[in-house]
Amino acid sequence: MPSRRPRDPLSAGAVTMAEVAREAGVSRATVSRVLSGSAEVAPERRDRILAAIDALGYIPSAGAQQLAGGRSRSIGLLIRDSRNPTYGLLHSEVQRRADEAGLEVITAMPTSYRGAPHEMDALRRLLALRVGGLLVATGVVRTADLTQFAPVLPVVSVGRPEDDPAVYGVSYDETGNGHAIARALHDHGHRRVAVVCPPTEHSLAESLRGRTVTAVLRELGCEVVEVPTTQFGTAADGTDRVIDLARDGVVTAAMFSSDLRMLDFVSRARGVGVEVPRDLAVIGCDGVMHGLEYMGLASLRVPVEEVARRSVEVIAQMMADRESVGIRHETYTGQLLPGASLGP
Amino acid sequence: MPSRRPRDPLSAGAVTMAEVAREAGVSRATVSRVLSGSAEVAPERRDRILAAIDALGYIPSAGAQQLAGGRSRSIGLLIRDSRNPTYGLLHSEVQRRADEAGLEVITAMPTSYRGAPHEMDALRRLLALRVGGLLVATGVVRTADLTQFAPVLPVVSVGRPEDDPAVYGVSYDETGNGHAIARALHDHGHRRVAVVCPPTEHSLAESLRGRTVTAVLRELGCEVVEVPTTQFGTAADGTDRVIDLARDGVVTAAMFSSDLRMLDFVSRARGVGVEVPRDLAVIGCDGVMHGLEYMGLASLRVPVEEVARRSVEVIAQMMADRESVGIRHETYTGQLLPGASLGP
DNA sequence: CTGAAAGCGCTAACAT
DNA sequence: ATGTTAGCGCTTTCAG
Repeated sequence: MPSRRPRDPLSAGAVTMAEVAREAGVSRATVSRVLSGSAEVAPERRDRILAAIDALGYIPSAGAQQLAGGRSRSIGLLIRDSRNPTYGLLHSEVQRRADEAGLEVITAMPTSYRGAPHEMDALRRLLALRVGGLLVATGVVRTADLTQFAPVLPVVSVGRPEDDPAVYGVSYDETGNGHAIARALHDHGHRRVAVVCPPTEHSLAESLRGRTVTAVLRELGCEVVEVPTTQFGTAADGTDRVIDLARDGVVTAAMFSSDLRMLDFVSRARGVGVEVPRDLAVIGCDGVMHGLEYMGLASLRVPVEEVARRSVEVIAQMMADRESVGIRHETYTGQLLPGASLGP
Repeated sequence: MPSRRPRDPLSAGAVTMAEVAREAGVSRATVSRVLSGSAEVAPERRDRILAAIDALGYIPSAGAQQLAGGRSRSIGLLIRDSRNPTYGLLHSEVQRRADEAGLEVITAMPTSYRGAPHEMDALRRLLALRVGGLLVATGVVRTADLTQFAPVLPVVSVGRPEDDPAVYGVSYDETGNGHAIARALHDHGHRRVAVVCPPTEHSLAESLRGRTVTAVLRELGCEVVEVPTTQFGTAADGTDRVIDLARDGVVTAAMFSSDLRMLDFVSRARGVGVEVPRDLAVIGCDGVMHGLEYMGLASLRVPVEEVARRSVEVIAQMMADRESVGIRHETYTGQLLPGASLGP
């Protein structure tokens, strides 16, 4: 017979239900009942138990609860790096809505851009915690990698283009948004435009935006120069290219697939004497960053709050009754934020 | 004898180690050994087990592991609402450093400002998960409420003023930062300054910053008008007050305890014809928000990256060997970001 | 209304 | 090197 394993030094001090039960002079089952409210307990014992819990500072082990009980009230949120204010806001809003719905959120955040495998690791951690639902709000991991989990637990793709019939999607209307941006450029008289956006692998959403704007502008009879971009601050980010295009008069405006890119551009352009909108008109996308209006930078505000609200609503309903929810792909349209940067 | 409880519908489909063992034709212990690498396993069986894991899509239950094994490789991060870019960056940096150190991060985020009790709830969730260490990066929960956990697990107070002898602190040098801000104002010739900051209950750090700046300015012989602030966008946020002070020529400059407040002010001031720095010089604090330089707004960049790096380093060391780390309160000084908003 | 006891999925001795 | 087994802390029947 194995000897009693000594308490692990790290988890030592964690009060158990048994200790609470002893302190209150009842059985563990009764303590459990009080905590879960799953059955009536004599008021007098109830109070004694509650007092013991308080005195001992007892906090039930989520692991043991999950193991014994099964179902989980928590949703896993896989979200990108909150260095980007749009993700910061989304995170915050999801959290708020989940709180309101009485759901716990467990967040996993893959670091910056380290690729899809890294995101899958983060996802696995969430699944290891046996969350009851999954909100995926990163731009990189492919939906194909998610479908395998869809039969096991509710999955909602948040704020990213989604078309897989097995995964519910709540996202931005990139098409509508692209139209709005293209029209704004056209309305301001621009006929030759640079469109700066990253490749698909880097960000599904941004890439789709860029392609939509390009397509619509061309439909409207504009010339479009597509400028691929990768990392910020490197020679490959397209900034120099756009500056050249502006100087040479090849384009009169540039569209950036995110406000961060736009801001990065205007700062560096100013550094070399290229002023917005004097030498080049610009418009970005996201509309979340603070100070856009103050800077006079035009953008398109994506409906983060609405997407967050609806995502939590959907996952909550799925968790309550899986069958009651048919898979859909909802999109929400943003609103143009005009600005002096579009030109006269 | 209780009947076998049917599999819970929600956790159904979660493959167990027993199934993997059966599939591979070995015992559960062997599977466990392969996963943890705690002992040598014959290569041939190893491969069979790995194949089974892959085929079945097995993901170990973190709850069961924690329950059986005891110690945890995960740290709990209690962090404020990432709507504020400074917290967003901090979150992101902590995550990155933890990744590097091979630690998992479990994040709990109390919604916006809902007070200390709400933060304690979030904290309790982290403790329920039996995290091996705690990083507290919120501005509201009092340290007194943390000390009770300090004996049980390593706790580090991050980016918030700390003076409790039982809790390790890694934070910003609010005193040094306050001095730098005050000197910058003084150097630019300002002798009458408004200092806008919230009360202690709202944010320990901001309030301390404001008080330091006030004190130093007075030492330097300046007149200071303290303007208390509460929520953004309400009449009580101090904006109107500062506008009046500027119009009446009572002050020539204003210091804001955070860049968000500063930006909010300059936007609204411009709306009523008060321009920065023409009518009033301003300086903020945090220096993280994008576009500050472009807007010409002066600030003080707090060393978020350094604080994040060091916090993770400390908690990692504490988790490895509790005794090896003596409680200290470290502070890191920021760097002044000059800007046209300080005036000529 | 309450207690006893059987597991949940896993790890870590212990015995081969 | 591998199997056997005793719990980890909790929930949930099943009997009182």
